[in-house]
Amino acid sequence: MSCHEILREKGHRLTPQRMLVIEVLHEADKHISAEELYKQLHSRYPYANISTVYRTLELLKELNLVTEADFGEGRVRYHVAEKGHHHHLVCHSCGKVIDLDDFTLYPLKDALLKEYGFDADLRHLAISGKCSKCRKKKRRA
Amino acid sequence: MSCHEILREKGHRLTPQRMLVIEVLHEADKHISAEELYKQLHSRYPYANISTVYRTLELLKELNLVTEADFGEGRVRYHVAEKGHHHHLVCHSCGKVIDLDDFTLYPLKDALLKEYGFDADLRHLAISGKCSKCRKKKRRA
DNA sequence: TTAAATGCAAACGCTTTGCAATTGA
DNA sequence: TCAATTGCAAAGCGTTTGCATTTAA
Repeated sequence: MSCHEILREKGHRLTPQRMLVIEVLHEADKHISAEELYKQLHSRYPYANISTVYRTLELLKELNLVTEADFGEGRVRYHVAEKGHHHHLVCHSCGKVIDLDDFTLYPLKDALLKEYGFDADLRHLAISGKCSKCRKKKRRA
Repeated sequence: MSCHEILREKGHRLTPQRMLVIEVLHEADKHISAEELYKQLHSRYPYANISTVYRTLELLKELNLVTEADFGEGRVRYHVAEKGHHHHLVCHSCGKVIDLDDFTLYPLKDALLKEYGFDADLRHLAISGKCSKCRKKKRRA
């Protein structure tokens, strides 16, 4: 079922603004911040309004159509839920974001459940550190 | 070597304000936000100033005397580096914060290095999810 | 004595809000 | 038609900044 259908099904209106927010979200190759989304929206629809962007993102989040990711930038990034790619390695030297597959995290998820009874939600996980390139750079210096 | 000694050694002045920030940080049993710290400071030293708190925290961070932790609250929390307890499980239901020992994270750190060449800095790691109590609550409901 | 640090007020960036005007169903 | 949604402007929050004043060394 498409975002549009889900929106209507839950009794929400399918406004042009909402359709555009959804469109930009789907086009975004990477995680996008509210303000970045707003800028893109504004370029094709100059009447676009930042409040509406935030309100739409909030709604899509409630409907589990988008998920948030926190890369420690002091702002949150969004992407459409169905796209996957939920884990990230963020290099604190060059800012590079590496996608991390589920597989690597299974053992941790298991361990947390067994040892702490904690059901970890790893969908938004971002781990900071240093990427291989920057590690080499530092060694040389 | 104490915070005070390190500060002086690196050529920084040991002002009463800095001493108080360090004192509050040491007394804080849990991770404390800049504003919480400011409030406590203000109660014993009414001339305390929030800019000075931020500047002092920034300095202590540079000197590796305090570390930051991001619990996804939209603000950062601080604690003295020597105290340890760097990993956290944050329950998104009840807000409980569980300390997590290094041990559980070793396999992950290894895997990231081997598979991605990524040197993960797990000192600030906070994993959100659901604690055992809240898991039980939900099952009953 | 003097560079470093403080206090203040103002600005910052991101996000949320109240409210009147508009609009999808 | 009319509740839901928008646009606007203003305020919110946590944080940072410029600058004159004060102070540790």
